[in-house]
Amino acid sequence: MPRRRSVPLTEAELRLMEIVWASGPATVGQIVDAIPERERTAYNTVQTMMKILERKGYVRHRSVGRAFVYESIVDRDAAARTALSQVVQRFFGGSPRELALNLIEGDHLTEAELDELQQTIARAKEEA
Amino acid sequence: MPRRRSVPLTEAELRLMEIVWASGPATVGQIVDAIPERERTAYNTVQTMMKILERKGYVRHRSVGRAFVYESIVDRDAAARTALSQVVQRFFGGSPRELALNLIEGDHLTEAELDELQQTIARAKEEA
DNA sequence: TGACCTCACCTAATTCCTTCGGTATCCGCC
DNA sequence: GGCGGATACCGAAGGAATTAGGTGAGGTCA
Repeated sequence: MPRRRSVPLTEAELRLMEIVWASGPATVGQIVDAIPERERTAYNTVQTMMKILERKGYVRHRSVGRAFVYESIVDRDAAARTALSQVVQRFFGGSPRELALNLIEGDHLTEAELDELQQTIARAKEEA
Repeated sequence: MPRRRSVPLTEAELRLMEIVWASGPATVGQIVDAIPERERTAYNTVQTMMKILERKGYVRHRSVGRAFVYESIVDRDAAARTALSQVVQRFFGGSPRELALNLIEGDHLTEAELDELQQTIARAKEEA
């Protein structure tokens, strides 16, 4: 039996999305140019990936002259939310609270950051 | 060129790990029995997956009689941390603080949960 | 002893991911 | 008009993920 198509972004897909998010609508050529030289892959590779990203619903394209201009239709925040809720679902029983507690108790944050969080929480409560 | 072997747990792999985490050391037969009936796969499928999990370093096995008893060598918390830090790395610039802020400001939490977090933070600060 | 069960091993089928090469087309320029 | 560069399209190679069938060894028990 086949495996399901992965909705979340894979590593290589994310690298390209970061470029599109940062630079706005871009042709394949422009995207290739924007890839740091050490990790640059062939034009055709990027072309294929962009086609996959389109199939997955992350970008769309329109023709401008002879080239395709690819444009993000899922913004970075939304992708981050999706990835995060995956982890919450998978490891924290679907409860963002569990994750937040883990984050705070897990020694991931400095005292200054904890202060900042307290202020943020206070603000969030006012808005509620 | 090939893709790298994925260190993180895939969906199907996680389902099996959850069983091993919950039940402790178990044979393939015991693991199969522990899978809820709706999502149960063939014995051989589970066997293959356990072999992969072993190759990935999540479990090890020892022979007991004729059977292999598989045992987790990465506990659930560690796997959660790995998955979470992946997301932090990928989407929150490597900063757990960014994630925490997003979580609080993103309307994911109820007022009661915010209260609870504040108390937890206060406690965390005392311990620091 | 022979039917049957459990188990490990090997192999395969299907799909996806990542990477490109080959090819045809279109454009501008000599 | 022919050449070179940029582009899109087609297809494929090689590995990973997921599912499972076939086979044979070992044990149980009537």
